[in-house]
Amino acid sequence: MQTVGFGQHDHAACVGGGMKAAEDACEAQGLRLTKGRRRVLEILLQEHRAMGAYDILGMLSDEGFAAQPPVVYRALDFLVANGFAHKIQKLNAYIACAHPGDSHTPVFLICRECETVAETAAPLQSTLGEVAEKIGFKIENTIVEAEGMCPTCRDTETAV
Amino acid sequence: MQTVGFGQHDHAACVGGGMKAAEDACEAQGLRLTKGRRRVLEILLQEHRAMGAYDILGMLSDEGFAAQPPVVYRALDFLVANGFAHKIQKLNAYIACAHPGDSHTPVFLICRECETVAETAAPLQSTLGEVAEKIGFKIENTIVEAEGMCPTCRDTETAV
DNA sequence: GGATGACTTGATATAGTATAACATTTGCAC
DNA sequence: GTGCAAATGTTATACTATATCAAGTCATCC
Ligand SMILES: [Zn+2]
Ligand SMILES: [Zn+2]
Ligand SMILES: [Zn+2]
Ligand SMILES: [Zn+2]
Repeated sequence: MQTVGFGQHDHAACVGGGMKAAEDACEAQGLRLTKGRRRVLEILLQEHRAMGAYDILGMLSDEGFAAQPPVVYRALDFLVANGFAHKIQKLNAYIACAHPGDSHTPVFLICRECETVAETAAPLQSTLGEVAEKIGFKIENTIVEAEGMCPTCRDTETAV
Repeated sequence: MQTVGFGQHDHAACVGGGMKAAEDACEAQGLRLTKGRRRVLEILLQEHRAMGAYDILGMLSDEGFAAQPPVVYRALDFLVANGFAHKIQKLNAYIACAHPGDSHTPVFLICRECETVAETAAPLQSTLGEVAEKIGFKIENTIVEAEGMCPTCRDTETAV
């Protein structure tokens, strides 16, 4: 157990579970979880934080992986398109999905101090869809990113 | 009247109203709506669409305005910080606020086909805040961006 | 009026993020 | 094994944003 996100969790299980979920989903849908895609997902799960594409690129490069930007961006496109990872628009960064397998609209809580990101679920989707439908807009995908202060940084701040 | 966003509206009034709201707010809060800031806001209001920083830069340049990237980014930072414009993270673009004066959490409906953006209001903020508070996270600012199909593009698509 | 300090602008350079384009290879269906 | 679609390799380039430091503007205080 170690501290990741805003709390403790069994990180080994969280990495294993994420890989397993991706493998199963690919199997089921006839998708190919190729070497590069797999390695990028492993890195995202292992690090368990929002990472820039070039951060990932650096890690691949250190491992002797062929490492040009398109390699990483293609892998990320695949992972994001299939719900194994999400893009945090606010940070231009990518993070492994915390609820793989479930169909969901993720909500990200982003600490403005330390940039830690926690993924939670949207308690709103239906309402918003109705509002949009009234003006003829069909929502296909919703991004919710909330910026603020995480528990750790709040503690540190008040302590000062 | 002309078609902007997803519907008809009196665009002259909408430009005038936006400038007036900004002027009043600056007056009230002791902010300086300087020449460059004012011109960028005018452009955003006039165009009434999400624009990249370099699109704006190009227009300023055409007018003979001193035109280096920092000029535009500084103006945009000011406008966004004070609620006169918003950044659309999904598009790396900026748009004039459609509800200047009101304190609000904007919700953007972004057409994936034509990239038209409509600003509406969030019917959720309180709920989300409660969820976050339970895990100790203090939300300060929420970004909601919904991607989908606007009425116009839906019509076109079905017509084909 | 001149000194002070906060804020704003000018100008150059550079950092950071992402995609275009095209050749080549791989996996799979027939 | 032929043919096709998907994926990868590789090079180059486009797009977005910030760092830095010098110079100018504006209000305030003495
Ligand atoms: Zn973990
Ligand atoms: Zn997720
Ligand atoms: Zn607004
Ligand atoms: Zn559209």
